[in-house]
Amino acid sequence: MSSVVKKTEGAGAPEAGASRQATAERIPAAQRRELILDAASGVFAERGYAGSTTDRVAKAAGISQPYVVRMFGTKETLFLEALDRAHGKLLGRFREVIAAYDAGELTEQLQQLDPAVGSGRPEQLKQLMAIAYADLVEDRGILMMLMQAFVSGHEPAIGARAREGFLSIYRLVRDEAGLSPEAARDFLAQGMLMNTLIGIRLPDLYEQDPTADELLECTLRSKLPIVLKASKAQLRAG
Amino acid sequence: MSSVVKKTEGAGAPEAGASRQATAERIPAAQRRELILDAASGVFAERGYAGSTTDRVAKAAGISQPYVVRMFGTKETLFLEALDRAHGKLLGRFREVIAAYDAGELTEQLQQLDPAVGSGRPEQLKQLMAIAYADLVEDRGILMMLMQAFVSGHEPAIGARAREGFLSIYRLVRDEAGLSPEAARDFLAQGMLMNTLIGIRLPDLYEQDPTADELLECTLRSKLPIVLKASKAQLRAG
DNA sequence: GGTTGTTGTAATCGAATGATTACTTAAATC
DNA sequence: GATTTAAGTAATCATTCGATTACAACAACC
Repeated sequence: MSSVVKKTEGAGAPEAGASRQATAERIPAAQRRELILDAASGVFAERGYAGSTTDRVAKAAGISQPYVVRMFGTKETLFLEALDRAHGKLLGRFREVIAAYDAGELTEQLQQLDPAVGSGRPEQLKQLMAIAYADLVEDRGILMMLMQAFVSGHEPAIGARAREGFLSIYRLVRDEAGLSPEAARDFLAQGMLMNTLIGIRLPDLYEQDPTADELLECTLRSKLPIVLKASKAQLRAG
Repeated sequence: MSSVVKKTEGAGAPEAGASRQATAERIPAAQRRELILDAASGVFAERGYAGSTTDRVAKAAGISQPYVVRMFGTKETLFLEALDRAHGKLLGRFREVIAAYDAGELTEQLQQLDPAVGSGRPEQLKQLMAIAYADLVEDRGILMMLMQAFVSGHEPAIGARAREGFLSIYRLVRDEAGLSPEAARDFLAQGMLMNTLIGIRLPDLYEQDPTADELLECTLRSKLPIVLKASKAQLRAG
């Protein structure tokens, strides 16, 4: 009864120089999940929720579009999982910094800080977390993934998660790092400015526009080389 | 030859209680343009470029979708014009504040400032412009329109305009208001934080989450009532 | 060696969407 | 009052996209 149609694609050379094989290598679903989330983070970070397609994520992950959908159910849950992951990485990174500081493991980094920074724990942690934040630009998409969620407040599920995520970051900075509300606010504000500069790809104008140079140097300070390197890498990746 | 099909929709009651007439009132194209841009600002501000449809803009403007497209050519040019308008309104508002300050017309507002603010022109202008910035939340969509552009760096035309727009704001704050690069950076950072809080609709959680209350009060200060009022109005409008 | 579960794809479907075409109707002009 | 111009819509088209279905192939197990 069933129509027997064997695949037989190209009896001669099944794999003649094509970089992408017709069917992806078989790996456990749990691993594939992580690869898809990696790909989704990059795509969503760049194009936002509405601007991204499951097919683009699939292509970036090297698999077919139906597999992406079946693994996550809907595009929305895929976005939410990628968002949770970005959020978790950020919180995790901050907690690492705090733990390392409290364990006295950051003495050499402390000496590289601007001497104008006070010697109190909150002041020093604020600086150290700012550096850690800039480092996250390298891990493609974490910061922009959050940023994209921040402008998606109109999507009920995404908006709710974005609100809760933002508040949890504020709480960490205030309660675990011990910053005052005002210091925490200033810390977040600098972070949002950094996100914005990256969002508009201002690093692409570096050394082409004096105003851009000044703003970038003033905002990023010692973190500028890291960000510039990440931006150039992103340019090459297209 | 032509098939004669008269419109004749409902020979009895052509307009029986429907709030939207079948065909819009005829007004000059220049006026219609402004109405469409108003509608587009609201729609794009809420849903971003990719998440908005020309049909939604048309509905918000009370006309048909083809008219929107014919008036602006493409969705992209419509977005760019709405963006330019938002950008121009922001620059214009800042310049008004600066001009009024230099003309000595803001003495009563100056006395309401936090006494901790210095008495220099840059310090005072910084505060006054921050208040003006918060006022713009009322004019539905200006700030979020800009914010949406800031996360659309990957769209070539929009990204370019967003970069140029952001730099022109920075230049105004630095050159016309006279802020130092660091002060200008801090001013912009506070603005980006405000945008973010509005983007995630944090005001909707006011008096429902103590953390949200603290962050909102700490960030917005005297501007909080204005923002809360605007948010509630937006909630009602859906 | 057959059975069963897991990993993956091709084909396709229906809805949404930006854009186009052809038309209608009200107003201005001669 | 006929003609022309401006303002606006209905209908529709070609794509795109998220999701579904049905199937293929490899691996593990009995």
